[in-house]
Amino acid sequence: MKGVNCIEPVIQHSWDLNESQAIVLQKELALKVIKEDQLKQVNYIAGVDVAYSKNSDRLVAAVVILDATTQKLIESNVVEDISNFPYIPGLFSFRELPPVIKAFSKISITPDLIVCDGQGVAHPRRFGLASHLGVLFNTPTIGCGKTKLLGDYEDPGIKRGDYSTLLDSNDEIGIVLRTQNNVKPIYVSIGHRISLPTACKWVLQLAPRFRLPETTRQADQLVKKSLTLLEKIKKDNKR
DNA sequence: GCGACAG
DNA sequence: ATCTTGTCGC
Repeated sequence: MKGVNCIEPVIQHSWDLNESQAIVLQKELALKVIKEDQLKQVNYIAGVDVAYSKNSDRLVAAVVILDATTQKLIESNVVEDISNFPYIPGLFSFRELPPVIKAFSKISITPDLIVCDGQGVAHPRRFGLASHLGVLFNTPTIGCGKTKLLGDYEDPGIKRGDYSTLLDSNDEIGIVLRTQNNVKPIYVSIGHRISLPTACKWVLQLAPRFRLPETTRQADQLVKKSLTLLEKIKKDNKR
């Protein structure tokens, strides 16, 4: 869908790939990742989430746009789709990004920052979902994982704001960040066009009361609601 | 060979 | 991710 302010990929590539082709593409696109701050003034922040139907291969993707200051929901879009790629650790973006890009196509506000549910450069080829989305949209992104994919770390302190570094051999690939006192930390990494300290600053700011940033929380609520509705409609159609 | 493995 | 079971808190 073409619109005045639609956010659309600046890079196009096929999604109909096998496992080894996808890995080749990741290595190629990983060269484009920028690990420095290139943010304009951050007025709008996007959050993204995907949920799956239990039986079939159906999925629902949601994009939310929050006001960066008030953290209130400004705009959202939900799309239903079919998953064409299996879940393979390290190739997560090939499963989830096609519906996410579809969901973005009907969003009128161009976000200044996107917070992703998944890793950025904390990835075997330094190209997790957040980096992939960032490079395709040429937009600053933050990778925000609930569990780690790769790396070693010491447990951070138990207070909100405590952190430790996530290391892959000698590479600092991310930060293990405690967003709430005594709550399991989250794994923050550079997606694209942002530095690690700035990424952490935003994640902490976006998670004032909960473990995860407001962006992911709100997107999560939306997809679950839509999925429930979808299953109900499917059930009603059977009668 | 064995364990680890974003969602 | 989703499912399942149990527990706590509003």
